[in-house]
Amino acid sequence: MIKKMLLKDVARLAGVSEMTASRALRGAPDVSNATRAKVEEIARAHGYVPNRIAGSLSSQSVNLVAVVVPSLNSFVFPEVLSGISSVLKQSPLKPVVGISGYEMDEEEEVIREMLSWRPSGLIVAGLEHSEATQKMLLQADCPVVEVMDADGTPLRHCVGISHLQAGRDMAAQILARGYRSIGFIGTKMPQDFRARKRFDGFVAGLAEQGVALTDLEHYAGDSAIATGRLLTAQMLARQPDLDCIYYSSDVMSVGGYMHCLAAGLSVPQDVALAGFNNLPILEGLPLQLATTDACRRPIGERAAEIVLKVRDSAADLPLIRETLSPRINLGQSL
Amino acid sequence: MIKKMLLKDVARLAGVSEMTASRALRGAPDVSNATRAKVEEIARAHGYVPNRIAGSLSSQSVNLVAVVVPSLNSFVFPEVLSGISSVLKQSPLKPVVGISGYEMDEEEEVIREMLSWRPSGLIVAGLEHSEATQKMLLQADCPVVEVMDADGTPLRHCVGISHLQAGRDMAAQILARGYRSIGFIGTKMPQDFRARKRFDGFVAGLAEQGVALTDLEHYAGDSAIATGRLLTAQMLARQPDLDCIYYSSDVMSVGGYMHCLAAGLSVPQDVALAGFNNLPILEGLPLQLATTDACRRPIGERAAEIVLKVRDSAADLPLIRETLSPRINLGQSL
DNA sequence: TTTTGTTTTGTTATCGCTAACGGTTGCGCT
DNA sequence: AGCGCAACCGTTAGCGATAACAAAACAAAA
Repeated sequence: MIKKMLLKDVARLAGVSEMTASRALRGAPDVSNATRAKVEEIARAHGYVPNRIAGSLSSQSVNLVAVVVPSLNSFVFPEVLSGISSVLKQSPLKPVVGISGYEMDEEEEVIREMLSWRPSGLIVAGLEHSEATQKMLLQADCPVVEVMDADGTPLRHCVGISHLQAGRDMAAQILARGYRSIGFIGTKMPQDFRARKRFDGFVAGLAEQGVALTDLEHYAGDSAIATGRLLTAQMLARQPDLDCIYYSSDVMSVGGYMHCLAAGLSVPQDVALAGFNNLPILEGLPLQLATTDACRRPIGERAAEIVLKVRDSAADLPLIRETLSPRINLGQSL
Repeated sequence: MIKKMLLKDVARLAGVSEMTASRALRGAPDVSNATRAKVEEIARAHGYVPNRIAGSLSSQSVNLVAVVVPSLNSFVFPEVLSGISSVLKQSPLKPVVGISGYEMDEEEEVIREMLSWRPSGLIVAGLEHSEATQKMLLQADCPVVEVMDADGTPLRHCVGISHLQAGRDMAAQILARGYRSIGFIGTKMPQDFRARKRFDGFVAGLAEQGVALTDLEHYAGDSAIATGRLLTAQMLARQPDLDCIYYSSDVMSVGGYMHCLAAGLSVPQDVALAGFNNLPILEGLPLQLATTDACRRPIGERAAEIVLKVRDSAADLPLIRETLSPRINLGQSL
């Protein structure tokens, strides 16, 4: 293998024109079966890999959908991803993932990079973006779907849930069960807007019934079981009378539960726990922890469907805005 | 915004040639500060997003590194990813992830797709590939690094650990602690070659000391705590005398531990447990479970370093093959 | 002023592939 | 034979940027 095989090499070896070879390899019509077979045979034999850069430049179309999420470590976005993939599989489009790291500047850079490849669609988590990003999303000449969140003003299409409402609903459930000395443990706010909204909704929900948070703890960095366990231990040490803790993530509530197991506290008798997301790690625990299902997979699926639909329709479709309803799973910890 | 802004539009508005505008925007030298400022200003004002497809075709270079992993759900690959990202951040290269789903055919397709974008490097998990894939990897005119595994013959560069040895080492540890009635719970073999190697190494390690597996269970699909719990329950029901279980993944061993917690079994007195990977979910549990650290982050870092190094050096470097040594963490469960 | 050297800017020719359209062939029909 | 229609296949002209080279502008040296 001296030099990279080009389409013209394949064409020459097959004794046809470049154009015919191109058509044959793309499965385009107007090629006889004999010719197609010959071209394919030669391409395969020589390990020809088409240059999609050239192809896309020429055809002005890219079979990629950009997906920008804050992180892959959290267990939550892979599931959105898998919803997206499963829907795109019915089309020639493929998802490409970019990581924003919960940073607006990073997000801006990643989105600029993604858009510079002229994808067929862009799916981005969240409604909060830098000004430059907003401009890019508005000007992008491909379908853009903001996902996960419905509290705010989407720039284009949107599929998500109301985190404000999710927090409020969980507050209602907790109050309804008689808990009154309530703590909250969540991510460092400026970074994760959706966690902040849940927090705000939660506090508002408590306030509506005249209850205030007894204690509050924020942490930086990724959510981790160990962090949840540690912060829970600390909070319970500070506030021995606490009867319930709401966490911004299931990963954290599992950590809290681990503390309880280790400290011999019974849940929910000694302390009630509730998390958010309905992550797979909740399944299999000795006790089913309360959580809110964040509709991750459906959100991914809908977003992908919107991309496909908007792309296929010539006319400008009206903007699609969908708010899914998260379901609370009370489990056995409340 | 009627039509997509092109470089020539920016150039026209700035009163310079396309070439100068191109240079200015890329930060290339040979542009006066005044001109550069003007071009940048206009580009920003109009939200110009360069077309990297055209740029890459012309410059014959793509600032992307393809990373192909079996799954993102497993908690193990995100960490490899993050090792890769952290190293690439010092360069203009960016990682792009493709998912092979533990399927060789899918992997072939994903790699073909990736290579068709002519990336600056390709990092792929595992040493086992379809014939067509092998051919592609050998012919690819960019650095190729196979990662995670060192048992076998790499096609090009390689950074990994010996899973065979890891299994063998864990067997030695388990035997050294006096366990003799040992079970194994692992993924469906044909899919996950590394899990199979650990299994083979484990069985061989036991055999060396005249011990045979007492029981064995395979499951299909993703590893999950719930699955680990269920299979553990079943296995212990079948084999009440079992004194130790080795799992192909920490996710599963955590499930096993959850069963023990729920069933009131004490670990390791009633049954000892050991997993693999040293995943973050192990941290924070009431009991530290035995595991083997799979060096995920270092592997990602080294792979990225190799890509950078090989790319920068004009000459053909000799192939780099590195076998990292996984460290067993005995924890408190053996 | 002329010359030389250094910046800065412009021109031309691709990069590898495909859209659009034009041409050829073969066949059935009148 | 002559015509029309399909089915194939080839030619031409880009896609939007950049490499490589050429030219112009400007400054310093002679």
